[in-house]
Amino acid sequence: MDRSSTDESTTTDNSTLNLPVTKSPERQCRVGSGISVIIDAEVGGDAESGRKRPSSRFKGVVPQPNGRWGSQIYEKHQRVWLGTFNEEEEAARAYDIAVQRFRGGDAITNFKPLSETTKEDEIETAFLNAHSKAEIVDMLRKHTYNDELEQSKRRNYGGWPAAGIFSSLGADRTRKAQEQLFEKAVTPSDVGKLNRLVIPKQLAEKHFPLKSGNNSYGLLLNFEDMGGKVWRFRYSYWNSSQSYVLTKGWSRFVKEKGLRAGDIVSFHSSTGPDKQLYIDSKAKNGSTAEISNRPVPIIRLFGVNIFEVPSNIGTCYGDKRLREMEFWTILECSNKKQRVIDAK
DNA sequence: ACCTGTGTTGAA
DNA sequence: TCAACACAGGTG
Repeated sequence: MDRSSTDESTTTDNSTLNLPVTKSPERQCRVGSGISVIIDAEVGGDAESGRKRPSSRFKGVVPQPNGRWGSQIYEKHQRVWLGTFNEEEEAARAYDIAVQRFRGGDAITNFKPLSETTKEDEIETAFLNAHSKAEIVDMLRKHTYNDELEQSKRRNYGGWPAAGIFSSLGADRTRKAQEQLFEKAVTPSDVGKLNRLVIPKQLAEKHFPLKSGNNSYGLLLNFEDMGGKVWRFRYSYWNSSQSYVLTKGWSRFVKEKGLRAGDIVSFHSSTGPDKQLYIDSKAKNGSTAEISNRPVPIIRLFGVNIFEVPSNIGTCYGDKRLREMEFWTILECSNKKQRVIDAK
């Protein structure tokens, strides 16, 4: 019960300390320059001379007996464990992330202090603040922080004009600038049982050129939708009807998006060198959201449960009062099941 | 048998 | 607050 003080109310109190700018981010930031050579000692690092306490040069990092590195941060007289890592720097980064979530942007870090000047850092700061401390800690312990961050970037800044929360800031393009290639209002047959979308010839040849003339019987194209989901369609030219079509995979898209005749599908491409393709859909005279909110029997995931945490709650606590449950407690519970992921 | 993360303590 | 040290329990 004593853990109840770990809630989020402490976001601004850091300012009371108001550390004058004495912070010296340089203190331990040398890693890149000279020192990094000797870190070869890895798992089983006791090969040197029996058991040595390396005593990390990074804040918040503690050596583990097996040569790995633990990361921890303190709050309210209590240690918050941030996980164990193979590399000392990984552990240090974990601490950095945690300390910036716990104590704000001007906390002392091992590496970069996440400046507000960089767009990337701005985004990461927003990401940090959008998650509870416990969630961040959970990500660190599971080594999923970077993935989650990237995922979030894709969702919010993927370049979809209407998707980014921050689009009003004109701050998009962070990730990948993209341009619209073309749109098409789907015909009844495009959304029927034919499992194909006809792409007007001129648009097809302009934007999706088929290599080596025509003979290629299909080219698999990947398109990412607004949710970050990747759709793979077979793209080919039908001599019989002299038309370019998306076939295999198309009906699934129609079904999941609830596309109806008259709706608009639009194709986009990143302007970068990678030429990532994107697809979006919107209702005839409505928004994207309207489509996905239609009473279409939603996505079947074959029983796979995407949300791990709730499932773990159930596992650990049965049906006991979940509402009062503190996330820290949940953390303790779930970690024990997730350690498996760490193996590397 | 091995490893992680906690208990604990003294120093900063 | 912090890290060193020791080790109880969990994990494979």
